[in-house]
Formats: sequence, structure tokens, C-alpha cells
Amino acid sequence: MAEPLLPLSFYRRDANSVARELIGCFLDHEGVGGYIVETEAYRRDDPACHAYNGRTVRNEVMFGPPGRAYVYFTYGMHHLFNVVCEGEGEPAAVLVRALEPVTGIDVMRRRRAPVSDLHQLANGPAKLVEALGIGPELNGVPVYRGRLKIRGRTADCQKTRIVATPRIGIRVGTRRRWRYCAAESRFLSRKVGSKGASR
DNA sequence: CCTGCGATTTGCT
DNA sequence: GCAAATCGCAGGC
Repeated sequence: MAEPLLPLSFYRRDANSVARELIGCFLDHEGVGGYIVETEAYRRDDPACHAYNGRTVRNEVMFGPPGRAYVYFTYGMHHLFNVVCEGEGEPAAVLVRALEPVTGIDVMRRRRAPVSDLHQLANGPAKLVEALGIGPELNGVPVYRGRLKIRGRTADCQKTRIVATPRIGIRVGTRRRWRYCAAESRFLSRKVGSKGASR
């Protein structure tokens, strides 16, 4: 039943392909995880990308080899989880924004207390990081092997309809539709708007 | 339904 | 000094 881990080669491609194809894949951290239902792509020539203005201590993992976690701190209190894409030296990443919880739901509820609604345990980039117990110590670790891992889509998920919309929470690069969602999912961070969605 | 704000820290201008 | 790849709560319609 468990699909194989996505290989390193899966991530060594353009971030938009990776972001789209990560929908329906299974993200797991030490037995706690679920299906990825929402992602966003970020690339070097993109003003919303952390690497747009070059390499810094914070974003250096984005410049490294693909298939690794890029975990960063923001808003003074949240960590967000990305997977590095493309080739070494070509900064790009996919932000994982929402999960449909499947395993370790009791653990997620404990970490996310007082929230208990299944639909609100991991429907946001900071929420899923908290639910899965992801911390800054995982910045730079590979996701194609190890404790933090991503499995491929099951046959059932292959037919999931995917829509692209503008990204959330940014003030530049908003014309790009680089947010990818499982169209019918009830576990998204925000509903897919009637405007701006495509494919 | 929607909008606004506080929390709390980092990093860049 | 202030915006930030956010969240949860309060308040208004």
C-alpha cells in the first residue's frame, strides 16, 4: 500500500512541475503525516522568492542540492516547510501549504491543541509544520530518505484534478499562478477562488 | 460573510 | 524602521 519514496531525480526539475506533481503525494514525519493538497512554486527570477536578491544565511539551502527540506522562520513565530528543487546553484523550492491528515492524527491534535477539527489541523503552511513536529533542525535534511519523507501518489490519486491559482500571502509576483491545489479538497488553506484559477 | 489587529523575531533597507 | 511565503481572535455587516 505504501508507495515508494520519490527519488532525488524527481526534485531536480523546474519547481512548477514539482509543485504540481507533489499534489496527492504523502508527506510523513516519523509516522505523522498525510496527503499534500496545496503547494506553491518559488524560483530565482521571481520577486516573491527568498533567493531573488541573492544568497543569504537564511536561504542558502535553496542554493544547494535538490530534494532537501528548506525550513525557515517567519512572522516572529512560525516555521514554514519547503522542498528544494532544480539543480545545485539554481535556487528554487516548493512551499507545502496544506495536508489532508491521515496518520498520527491524535499526535497532530495534541500539537495543535486546542484545535481538533480534522480540516483545520494542517490546512496552512505553519499549521502543518506544527502538526508534523517539523522544526528548524530539519533545515537541509533530504526528503528522499530519512525521517522526513515524501511518498509518490497512489493510483487512486493520479486522477485528482489540480488547479493553479495566484500564490497566497505575497505582495509581489502576484500575477503568476504558481499555487497548486487539489481542486476538490476540503483541506486547503483557502478556497480556490472563482477568479484566477486555471487548468 | 468580511476586515483588522496583535503576537514576536529576523533580516534587509 | 518595517515587512514578512501566518494564525487566531475580535468585531462589523
